[in-house]
Amino acid sequence: MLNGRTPSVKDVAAAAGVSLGTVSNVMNRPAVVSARTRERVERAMSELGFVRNESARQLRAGTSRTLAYVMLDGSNPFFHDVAHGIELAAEDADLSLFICNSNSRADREETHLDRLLQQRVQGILITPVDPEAPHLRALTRRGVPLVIVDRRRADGSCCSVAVDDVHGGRVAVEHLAEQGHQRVAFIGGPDSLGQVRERLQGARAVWAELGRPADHLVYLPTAAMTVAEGRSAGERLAGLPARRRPTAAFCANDLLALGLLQQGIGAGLRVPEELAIVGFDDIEFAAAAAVPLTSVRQPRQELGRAAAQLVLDEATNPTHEHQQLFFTPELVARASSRAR
Amino acid sequence: MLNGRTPSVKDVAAAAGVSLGTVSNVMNRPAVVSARTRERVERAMSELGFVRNESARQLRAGTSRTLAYVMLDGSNPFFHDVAHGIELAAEDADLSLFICNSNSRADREETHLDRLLQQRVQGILITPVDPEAPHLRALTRRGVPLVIVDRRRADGSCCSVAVDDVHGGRVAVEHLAEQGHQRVAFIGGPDSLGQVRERLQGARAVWAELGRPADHLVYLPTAAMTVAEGRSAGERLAGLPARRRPTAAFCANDLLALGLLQQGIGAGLRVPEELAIVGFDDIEFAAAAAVPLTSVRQPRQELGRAAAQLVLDEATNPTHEHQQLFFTPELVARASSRAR
DNA sequence: TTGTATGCGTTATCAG
DNA sequence: CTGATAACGCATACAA
Repeated sequence: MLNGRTPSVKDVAAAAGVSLGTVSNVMNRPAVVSARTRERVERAMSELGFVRNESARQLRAGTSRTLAYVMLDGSNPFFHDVAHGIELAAEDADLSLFICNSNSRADREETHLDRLLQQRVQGILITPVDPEAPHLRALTRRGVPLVIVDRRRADGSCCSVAVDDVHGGRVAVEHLAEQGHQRVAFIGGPDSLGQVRERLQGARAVWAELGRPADHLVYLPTAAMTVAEGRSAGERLAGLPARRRPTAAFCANDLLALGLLQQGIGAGLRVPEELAIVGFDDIEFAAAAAVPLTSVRQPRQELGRAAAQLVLDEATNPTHEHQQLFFTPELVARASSRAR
Repeated sequence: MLNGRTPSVKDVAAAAGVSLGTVSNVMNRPAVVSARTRERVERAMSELGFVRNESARQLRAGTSRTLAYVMLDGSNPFFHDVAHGIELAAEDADLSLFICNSNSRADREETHLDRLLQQRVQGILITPVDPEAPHLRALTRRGVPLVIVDRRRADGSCCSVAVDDVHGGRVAVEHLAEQGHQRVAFIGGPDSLGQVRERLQGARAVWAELGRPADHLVYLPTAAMTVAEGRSAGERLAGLPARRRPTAAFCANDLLALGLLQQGIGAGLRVPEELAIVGFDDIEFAAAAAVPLTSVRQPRQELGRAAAQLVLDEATNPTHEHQQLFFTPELVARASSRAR
């Protein structure tokens, strides 16, 4: 009767000598079925190797048991830590997590979102290429629970979870100033990224408050937030005339900082004596660098956890209201910037 | 008629003034429907914002459009690169990829596999905690297409894709010997990992062939393949009496090597002059290290791609036969080991 | 407490 | 080329 097919509730019912509805009850409302029957059904299930068909369940129940996270850059460990936080929350809610990677490409992002819509995921978490993209707004219009992670939308038209980047910029530069640096470089870009702008803004603000001359905070723009760009920024930094050359650099993320560190050490610079470095994110590799990297720590897992909770609220709570959550990042001082 | 519901084929059919079957044809066999009708249907779709319900499709078609990869350790970028390779292949086949992370825990792995079975994924790729685990063998028994990635099963009872670890061990140690090192440490563990054993085996074989005394190749076992364990191995290394202390270390993966590098530099050692280091995997951070890391390169994306192709073959080709694919890793020499 | 019947949205078959 | 209809496997309302 089962010729090669994977067993269905019907087969289980037949094997256990009960009706199909009873089998379903065993799975979904175990309290309502007698212990003896339940046991018989369960034995039949395991004997047949029954595995419930999630598609059928979902079609009938009208609700899926999966969340999705579309991450921006799979080569940056930061996003994997965020994803891990989401997964922990998903697990608690007994949900599966679909992880996609847009690789910073809007078209890939759109393709992924399309598929996720087809899967009827319960909610979507995303670190978008562009928080204002029309295909994102379309999601909200469709009523798909959506949370933007590590970015935000100016108009608050959906939930988001991020850190206070301005504050992050402040503490980084404040720390470098405290260490006695008179000239500091800010490395990051492209400045179409809100984060880059805000971190720079915080840096400049605190620099001004400390009464330092504005042109002693040098902005070295990069084309991306990668190790390679960090190296290239390091070369530009080295090319500056000695008297105007910053003795410290604040990088908009850790990959840049790692690249800068590598370039500097390769060029024979002593870190932090000749070049102090502060990164941002505090990915694991920051602490593992040859000279452990000072970094502005984002609560990576917490970010993910909180985002997942927001999306679940939006998915289940009819009185849900959009929230913009902010975490306050804090400086983790390590050898790459410590007292000279 | 649509009160809040997400539109179905039926709604599209009504809106376009055609029958439901025609709408289905537009999606699945566009050639069979007239251009005019097709256009009308497509307009109706986009006006209503129709998105096909994948659960229903799957239930009816009996076949899902997703693959899954269960990775061993989300904190090791190596596995993300493998995942990326899988995703590229999945994309080519117009499939979605479910990524899970067992975090080296057998129970998490089993939970994930369970869920994937419920989803009726087309095939499962996995870097397992234990390739021989019964819950894995159960998959094969159920007829679920399965490919083991970066590990293998001795009996060839399923497909696998890996590199020749013995060869990897050979080239690493051969390289260090060529650089003039008389004493070399092998760092890795636990030795329950087949990879660790095989890399060590290759190392020992070539060492013997070169006529070096066996006890000049020192095995420093670790409890895991992490940065922290690399650091701790470095401390043990430093603790050896100077005359017996190896001047070079071959680490069973790059995380260990990075930890060792950090510990060594922190302790004031010059790399490679006083301590040469070779890693394994060649993750991106290897090249980005302060002293760029020599490493035995695994074709990470290729591994993933090939695995995906195998699983697809098993899923679709009735005459499929299990294959054990082997890639030959090659040494990428960088500053951490270069001529002194 | 258990059984029966219905429908979820889609695809495929087959008769117009 | 189009349209009606029967599954797919499960969950639920309702009947027994």
